[in-house]
Amino acid sequence: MPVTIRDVARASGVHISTVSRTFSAPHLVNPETRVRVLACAEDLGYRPNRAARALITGRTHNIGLIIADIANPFFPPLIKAAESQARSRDYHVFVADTNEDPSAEEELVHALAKQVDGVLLCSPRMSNSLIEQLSREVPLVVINRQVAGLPCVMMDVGQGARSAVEHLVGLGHRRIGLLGGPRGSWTNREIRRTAGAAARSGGAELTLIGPNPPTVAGGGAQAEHVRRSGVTAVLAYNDLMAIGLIEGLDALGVRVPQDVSVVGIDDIALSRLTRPKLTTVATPTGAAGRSAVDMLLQQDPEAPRRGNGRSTATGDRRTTAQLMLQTELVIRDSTGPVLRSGRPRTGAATDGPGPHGPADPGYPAATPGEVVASSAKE
Amino acid sequence: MPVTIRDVARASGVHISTVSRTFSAPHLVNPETRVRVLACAEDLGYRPNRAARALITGRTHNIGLIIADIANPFFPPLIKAAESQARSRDYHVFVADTNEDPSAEEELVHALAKQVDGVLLCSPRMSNSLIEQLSREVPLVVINRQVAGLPCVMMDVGQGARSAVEHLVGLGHRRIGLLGGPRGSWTNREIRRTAGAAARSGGAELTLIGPNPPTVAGGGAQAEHVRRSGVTAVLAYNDLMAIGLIEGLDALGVRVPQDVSVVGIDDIALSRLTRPKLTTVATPTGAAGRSAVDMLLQQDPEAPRRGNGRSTATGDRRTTAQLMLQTELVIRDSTGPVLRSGRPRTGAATDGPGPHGPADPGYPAATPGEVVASSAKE
DNA sequence: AGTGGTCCTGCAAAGGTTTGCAGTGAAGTA
DNA sequence: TACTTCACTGCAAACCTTTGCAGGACCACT
Repeated sequence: MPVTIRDVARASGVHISTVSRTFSAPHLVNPETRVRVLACAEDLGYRPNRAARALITGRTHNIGLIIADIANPFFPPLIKAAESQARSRDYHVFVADTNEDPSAEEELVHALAKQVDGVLLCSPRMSNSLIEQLSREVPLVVINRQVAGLPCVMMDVGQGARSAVEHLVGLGHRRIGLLGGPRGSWTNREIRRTAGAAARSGGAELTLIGPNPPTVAGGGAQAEHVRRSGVTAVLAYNDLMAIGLIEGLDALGVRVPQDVSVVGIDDIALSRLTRPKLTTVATPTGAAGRSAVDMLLQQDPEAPRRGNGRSTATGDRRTTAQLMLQTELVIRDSTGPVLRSGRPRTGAATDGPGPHGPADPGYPAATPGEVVASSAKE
Repeated sequence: MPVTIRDVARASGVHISTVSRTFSAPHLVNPETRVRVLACAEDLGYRPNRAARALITGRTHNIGLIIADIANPFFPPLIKAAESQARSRDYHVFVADTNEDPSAEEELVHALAKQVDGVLLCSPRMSNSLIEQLSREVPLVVINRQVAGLPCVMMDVGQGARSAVEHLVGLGHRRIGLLGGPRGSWTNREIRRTAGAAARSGGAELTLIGPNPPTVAGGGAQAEHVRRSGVTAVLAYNDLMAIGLIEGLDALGVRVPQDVSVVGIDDIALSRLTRPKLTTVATPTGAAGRSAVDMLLQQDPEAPRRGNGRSTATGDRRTTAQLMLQTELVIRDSTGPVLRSGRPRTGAATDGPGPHGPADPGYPAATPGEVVASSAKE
C-alpha cells in the first residue's frame, strides 16, 4: 500500500538507484531526469522510508531529549527550542521524562541509544561517571552539568547566584538562607559554592536549607523553617521553590519583601505573573536547547560507514566544546532592603512600600525589570 | 561495532531466527535455549535494532504528538502523561510544536507519517476535512476536537463554560464578556456556543471579545477593551488569557474581583499561584494524554502483514470511540458578587473584600477550592 | 582514428530483523 | 513396528534504501 522508491522508479522509467540519488545526491543525476523523477514522486506522494535509510546509513535523523520533569515550567521552552532547531535540520526529537529519577535516566539512554543519533541529557541527576560510561554507547550532549571530556551546555548559574547574593548584601541582608534543590544536581552544587563564596566576601552568613524537591510544594514546605531560621533573605534553587516559599510565608503572615526577601533562579514565565513579581536569575533556556542540538549535530559529521568506523568512534574524540551561557539577575519586587528594626515578623500591618510600585525604594536604584548584574563567559 | 542478533546467535550457538524468536515469540523456543540466549544477549548488551524491525513488521513503535505550543503550560502535563503511558507500552514519542500554525500541522503529519504508528493531534487548528484527509495517511487520534468518524478525546469544556456562566449569573452578573481564543479552535467554538446558551437562559448578555492569541499577552491586550465594554465579568478562553487580563486590568486600576470578575479555563498549575487565585474550569489534561495513547494503540491491533493488509487498512474502520472527559468548575478568588452601585470602575480604593479571605462572601457558599459544579459524560 | 575524460545510469550487495516453510528428532498412538 | 503428532530449530526471502563499481554515451583533443 505505501508507495516506495520502486513505484517512483517504475513510474518515471528509471532504476531505483537513480531515484535514490535524486533525493540524496541530486548533483549526480541529469537535470531532466531529476525533474521527471521529482514530479513522479510528488505525484505519488512518495516519502522515503527513514527506517530503511537508517538501516543502511546508520543515521536515524532522530535525537533523544531526556528531561527531569516536563511539567516543570523551566523545561518546556528548552524542549520547544530544541525541537524547532532539530526540525530545521531535518531531525526529529524523542522526548522522555524521568520524573527526577536517576535510574530512569540510565534506562532511557539505553532504550533510546539504538534509535537515535545522539541524546541530549538535560539536568541529569545521575553521577558523572555513569554519564561518561553512557557516552560510550551513544553520542551525548549534557545540559546543565559539566562533565570533563563531554560536550556540555551550561548556564552560568554560579555567576547568577553570586549576583543575587551581592544584590541581597547590598540591600543590607546579612543572614541569608539558601533553599537547596535536589540531590545530584550540578546546578545545585554550583549555586551552593558560589553563593557561599559571595556571602563570605560580603560579610554575610549563608545557611543551607535542603535538599528539597524542586517544586512549589518543595519550597512551600520550608516556609516555617525559613521563618524560624531568622534569615532576612532567601535565595532559592529555582523559581518554583521561590514561589512556593512566598506562598508559604504569606500563609504564615510573613510578608515578602518587607519581612523576608526572596530570589529565584530561572526566570520562568510564571515569575513575572506572581505577586510580588519575582526577583530572579534569568537563564537562557531556549538558547541552551538550540546550542545543545547544534553541538550534537556537528560532532560525528560523517555517517558511520559500512566497515568499522572505529577510528572515529573511539579514537579522536571530536570537539568536546563546553558552552557556558550567560545569566542575568532580574530585579523585580520580591526583594527589598532589610528593615533596621530587628525582625518585624509579626508586622503584617507594616506600612512599608507594598510590592507594587514602591514609592522610594531606598536602595541603590534598580528599576524593576532592569538588569543590574550580568555575567558572560564563553 | 554495535552488537547485532548475529553476535548473540554466534555466542549462544543457535541460528539468528531462534534469537529473534526468543524476543518476539518466547513460547516458540525451548526454555533451556531461551535462558542461554537471554544470558548471551544480556552479556553482550544486545538491543534489537528497531529500524530493522520496523522495516519488516511495518510497526515502528513510535508515535507522534503534535502540539500547538509546548511552552503553553496547558500542554506539558498532557505531554508528560502521554509519554509515560506510551513508554509503559514500549512506545516512544516524537514531540513536535506547530507554533499555532495550521499549515505547520499538516506538514508535520506528513513528515511523521512514515516513521510512526500513529499521531496524536492535539488541539488542531486546521479544518476538519483536512484532518479527515490526513487520517487516511496515518492513524490519528484527535485531542480537543470532535471529528466525525475519527477517534477523539475531548474535555467537556462546554459544560465547564456553562457552569462558569451560571456561577457568574448566580453572583448577579448580567453583562458578561467572553474573551475568545484562536481561530480554528474547536474548544473556542464549544465555549462560545454553550456560554451563549447559558447566558441567554440566565437572562444575561454575552459579548464576544476576540479572537485572540491564547497567551498572557493576548489577554492583557484586551484589558482596555474589557474596561470600556462595561461588562462586570469575563470568561476567558484559557487561564493564560485570564491571567493576562487580570494583569492588564490591574494596570488600569480595575480590581479583580471587586470591579470585574474573571474566570479562566484549564486550571493550569499557575492559576493557583496568582493573586487573586483564579476561578477556572479544570480540564483533565493528564487523563486526556493517557487516553489518547490508549485509543491510538488499541486500534490496528495486528501488524500490517506482507501481503496487502488492505482489508484492515481501508475496509472496516475500527472502533472510532469518542471520549468526553469531565471538567470541573473550581471557584477561587477571581470571581465575586457584582456590586449594586453601577460600575465603580474608578474605585481603586474600594474597601470591598480583598482577594484574600473575603470575610463574608455574600453569595452562595463556595469555599475557595471547592468544586461547585461538575459535568460527566462518557 | 584513437585516447582519455566526463556525465549519467544501472547493477547488486548490504544493513538487521522477522517469519513462512520445511526439516529434525522424540514422543505418543494404533 | 509404523504412523502421526508435537516441539523445536534452521533456512532463506523479504522489508526499503544507499552506494561502490562498472559500463555506456558522448565530447574534445591529439
